[in-house]
Amino acid sequence: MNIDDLEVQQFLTYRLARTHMRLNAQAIRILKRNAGLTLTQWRVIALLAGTDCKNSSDIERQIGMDKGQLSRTIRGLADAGYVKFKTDAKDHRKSNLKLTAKAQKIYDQTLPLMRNRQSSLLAHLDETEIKAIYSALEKLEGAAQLSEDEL
Amino acid sequence: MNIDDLEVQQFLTYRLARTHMRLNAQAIRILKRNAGLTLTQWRVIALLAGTDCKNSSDIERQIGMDKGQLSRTIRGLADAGYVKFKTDAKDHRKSNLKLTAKAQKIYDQTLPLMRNRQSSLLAHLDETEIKAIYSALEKLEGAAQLSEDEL
DNA sequence: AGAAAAAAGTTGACGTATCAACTAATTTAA
DNA sequence: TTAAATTAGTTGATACGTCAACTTTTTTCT
Repeated sequence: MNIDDLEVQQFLTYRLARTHMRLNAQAIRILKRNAGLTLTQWRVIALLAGTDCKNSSDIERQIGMDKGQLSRTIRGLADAGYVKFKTDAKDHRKSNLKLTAKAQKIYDQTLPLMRNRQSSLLAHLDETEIKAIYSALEKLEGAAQLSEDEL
Repeated sequence: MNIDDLEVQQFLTYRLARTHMRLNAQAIRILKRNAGLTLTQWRVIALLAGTDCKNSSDIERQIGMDKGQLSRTIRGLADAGYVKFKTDAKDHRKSNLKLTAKAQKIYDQTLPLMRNRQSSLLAHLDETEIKAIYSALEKLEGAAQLSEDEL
């Protein structure tokens, strides 16, 4: 492989970024139109509905989302009437979260849409591409973690 | 391809996001420490220094970056003394961009660092993986642009 | 030539994401 | 048991990315 080719590399990492963003944009579009939710809002609702996550820290651990963003997202959901929270009786630092009926309903409505989207995305890739992209991502990720001194 | 496997898909987009994030984080770290530049600033400087891009639209075409963000990035670079621009004599819509000596110097200093990083990243991938990842990204990006009704 | 379309850039609004500083509550360990 | 460390959550700053509306200039088309 021609590692002198700056263009190729720039293009690859930028393309990676752009593909990621476009996938996000598509999800955002669907959610906005069908549910009036942002992607992060939907993610949080999905985690509260579909996993045993009970509070902010559970979610943080589950998907590695930033605490700060999580805090703001949850406040937004509460303001919009999707989530109620009350302080945990045993641990006063924790806030137990609960989806409202409104949130459950909208989740049940949008879940099929999101599932369809995901199937549709994957249907475009063949076996070879799947394997190669996994392998490539893994290697890139590994290399990305090298410290500057190791480069 | 097994499109019933939702987990795989989730994992793929998640991995895509994470790899992207890690690659960015690494580049940002290097640039911040060594040049005091943001990633987008460096990208623009690199394109002006290393390609025949002359103005905002050239850059936009080259890497598909958003016009708005580009405009702000260039203003930032100009304010920081990295770029000068003057209106094209023949086409008054265009602004011809020129790197200052300061920008050239910092570019020359950081290019080797970025090249090393890039070599280190790409050295892990073989021809097949490169091709597959491009192909997969292209298809995913294409699928991401489908309207909701087409899903 | 004159109207309509397209291109270059700017700006505003919003969403996404990270980092860091901070308060308050709980756990740990001396 | 009290001091130190950890954990839960909030808030502010900054970067990054998209979309859309807008102005100005140039091109295209009739």
